[in-house]
Amino acid sequence: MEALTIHEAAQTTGWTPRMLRYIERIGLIEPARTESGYRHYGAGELQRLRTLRELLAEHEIGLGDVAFALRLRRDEALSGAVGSWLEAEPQRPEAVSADRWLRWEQEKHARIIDALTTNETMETAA
Amino acid sequence: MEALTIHEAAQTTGWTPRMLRYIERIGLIEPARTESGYRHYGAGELQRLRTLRELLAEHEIGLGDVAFALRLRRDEALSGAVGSWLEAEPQRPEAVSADRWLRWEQEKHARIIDALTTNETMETAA
DNA sequence: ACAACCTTATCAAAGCTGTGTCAAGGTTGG
DNA sequence: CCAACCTTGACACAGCTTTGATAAGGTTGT
Repeated sequence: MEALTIHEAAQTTGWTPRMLRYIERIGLIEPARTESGYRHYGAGELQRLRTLRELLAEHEIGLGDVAFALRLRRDEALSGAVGSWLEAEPQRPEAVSADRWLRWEQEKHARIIDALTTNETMETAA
Repeated sequence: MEALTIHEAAQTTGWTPRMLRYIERIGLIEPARTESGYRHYGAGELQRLRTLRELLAEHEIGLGDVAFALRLRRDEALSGAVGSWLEAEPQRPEAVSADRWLRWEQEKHARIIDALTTNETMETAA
């Protein structure tokens, strides 16, 4: 037999049945179901449950963190938004002084107006 | 003078001074300091503080999530580990497990296995 | 020199996470 | 048909996160 019940799966992976349901609830591992609704954990899921424990232990992260990483991977808009926010991070605070940034902003403003008034054939791709 | 104190920065960004210190503590925005230790928020930091609020509001995420995303981005080993764990995810539960549990069921009843073995040429179209 | 800021550190309350346990009810195999 | 599983749902509790308030003390500008 290839698929284990939740108690058996718990036993062989070191989790509790309660936690297997929780892990499923947050979207990390969703086992197949029998017709009557029983969870069935296959070899792949058992492996992933074991590696999940290692992952958490070795990197001091929580289930919620992994769930968020999964969400990042699935939600393109989210990962884009977070990514581009983080992108603006490489802080060299000394390098760009505040008033220099202000000046650059004003220049940009001027350039935009210029571009708009002289050349209106632009493909605004969002 | 272009850089704002913590109270001024809080005022113009909609955070509280307390939260600006917290945001710094979790590594998201670390403003420059004066010689005597006062935080100084420049235009760039103010901008990032405002976009941070939008980011949280629009995607229903928390500061801790963004902090984790930052950690992912900085810790190559971590992002590798999480990534490869998630990589093994794309299960199409329907495809495999349905007939698998059926087979398991029938094994238990010691019944017509022939029907399955002769009829196992199923298209796993995904 | 004083008011009005800033700093760090600490206590506290509200809320979320991770986990156990129990209850009411469906499935299953002998 | 009964014991031993399974299901979902709820209550509960420790511990962590998020946020505020407050204290003790340094800096600053007028």
